[in-house]
Amino acid sequence: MPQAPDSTLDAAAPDSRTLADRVFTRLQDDIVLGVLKPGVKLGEAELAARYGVSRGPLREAIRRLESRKLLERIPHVGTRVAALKAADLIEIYRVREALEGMAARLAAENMTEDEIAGLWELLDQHAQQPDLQHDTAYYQHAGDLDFHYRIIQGSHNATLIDLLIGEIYHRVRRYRYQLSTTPKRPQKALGEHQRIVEAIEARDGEIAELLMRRHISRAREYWEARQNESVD
Amino acid sequence: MPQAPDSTLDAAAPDSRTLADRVFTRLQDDIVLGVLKPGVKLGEAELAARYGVSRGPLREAIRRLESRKLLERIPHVGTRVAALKAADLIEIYRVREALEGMAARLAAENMTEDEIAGLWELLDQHAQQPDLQHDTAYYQHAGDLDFHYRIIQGSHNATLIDLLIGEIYHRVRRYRYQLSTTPKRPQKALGEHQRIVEAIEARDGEIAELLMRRHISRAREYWEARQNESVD
DNA sequence: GCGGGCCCGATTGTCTACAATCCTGCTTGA
DNA sequence: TCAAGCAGGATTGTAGACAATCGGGCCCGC
Repeated sequence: MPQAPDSTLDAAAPDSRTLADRVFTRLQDDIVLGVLKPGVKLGEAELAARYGVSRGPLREAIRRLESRKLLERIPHVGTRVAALKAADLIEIYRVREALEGMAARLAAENMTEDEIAGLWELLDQHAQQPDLQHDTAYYQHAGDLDFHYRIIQGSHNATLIDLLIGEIYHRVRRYRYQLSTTPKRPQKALGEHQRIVEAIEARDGEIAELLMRRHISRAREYWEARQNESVD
Repeated sequence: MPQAPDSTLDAAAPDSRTLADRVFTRLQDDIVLGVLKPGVKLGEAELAARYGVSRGPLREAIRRLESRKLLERIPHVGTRVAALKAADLIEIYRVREALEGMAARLAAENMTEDEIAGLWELLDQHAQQPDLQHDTAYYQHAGDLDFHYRIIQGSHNATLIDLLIGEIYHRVRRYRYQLSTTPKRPQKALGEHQRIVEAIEARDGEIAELLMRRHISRAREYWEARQNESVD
């Protein structure tokens, strides 16, 4: 069963104990999924009513989303949803290249045999996806994310996991969901995934890192090529 | 003139417009510098009195410090200063290796000639430091940080800069200040710094990245070796 | 007609006070 | 001795009010 990544990709429980945490999650989802469109101004009173909370917890949530770069706030002026800039995505890919490369290296060193077996199962399921040729939803969205998600977890480095899952991935997800970005290379990507797992299985951290960096580099180059057709 | 890194290493202005921002900065400094010791429980009322603010802005500051992993909070129980674990430092070094390696690569590609000239000046000043042999304060603290700080800025990648300066470096600084960690290798480190700048000057991103990763790896290995003498 | 300065409205920032919720530790009883 | 329950304390959430600040529009003078 292709255990899909947590809908929020977040460590926080879905029904967190405090109101501020729940508002944080809901607001984040609304931003990532595009319910709240980039550049929209968010009044505090308006948001408080929207989520049925008072301004206290709401402001705590806003501060956290601001530090995740999903919201932009100007003191005494207001809060707005961060814009989606093509240049930012390129920058993020550089960071992913570095961090996920390291994650692949550490995964090769630290993953358990069970985790590696799970990776192979995951890739088998991807290979059997009927719509692999049509680059439709599953593979590019849940599937690709799920693969990278597992490699990151496999690093067994809590700091690294937290940075990637907690800080970086939500920004990437925004582009996936809102720009319907579907690089038309699912088969190629699947092959790259397979080679990465081979390196991990061989416990060859150096190669795993190299392959992962190349894998992400290619996605970045794809975007750099289209940067002219512009996003904003 | 060796423009020293901002005392807070933060983008936020020292006299930020809002109270919450100021409290955030002051509280962060108190944690990083060890005024508030690891593990200490922080009552909201107590802190509010300490900084002369009400609970509102204080809680916003706490949330942000929590997401930076400087505070640990358990809902309905309390907030305490995050512990300093040796294992965490090792994890952070892995992340630095990946991110600062990438920063060095991008610096080689993107730094201006003026920035590179500034780097050489900085290293010249370090070389002339009389107490270089005694590994005293300046070099290891401000100096080393300053060098890495400039390389990071030289990447000209805002996302990367923000992650390293905003999220990672404050955690590292805690260890420097509170454990009086003075690896006894300032001369060796200086030589490594010089070779990195040489690679950047030659616009050789690959070598710059490799050298920076090695440089940071060595620091990590130093810590791994002492992990037994334990920190906690 | 045009530019600059000023005032007003709206929003954000902050504080106080109080109610509600939850954790912790102790007491009590079997 | 152990477990269940209760009380105390602290934190969390809410409400209301006021102060501070910013932006936009209006008016005046040139």
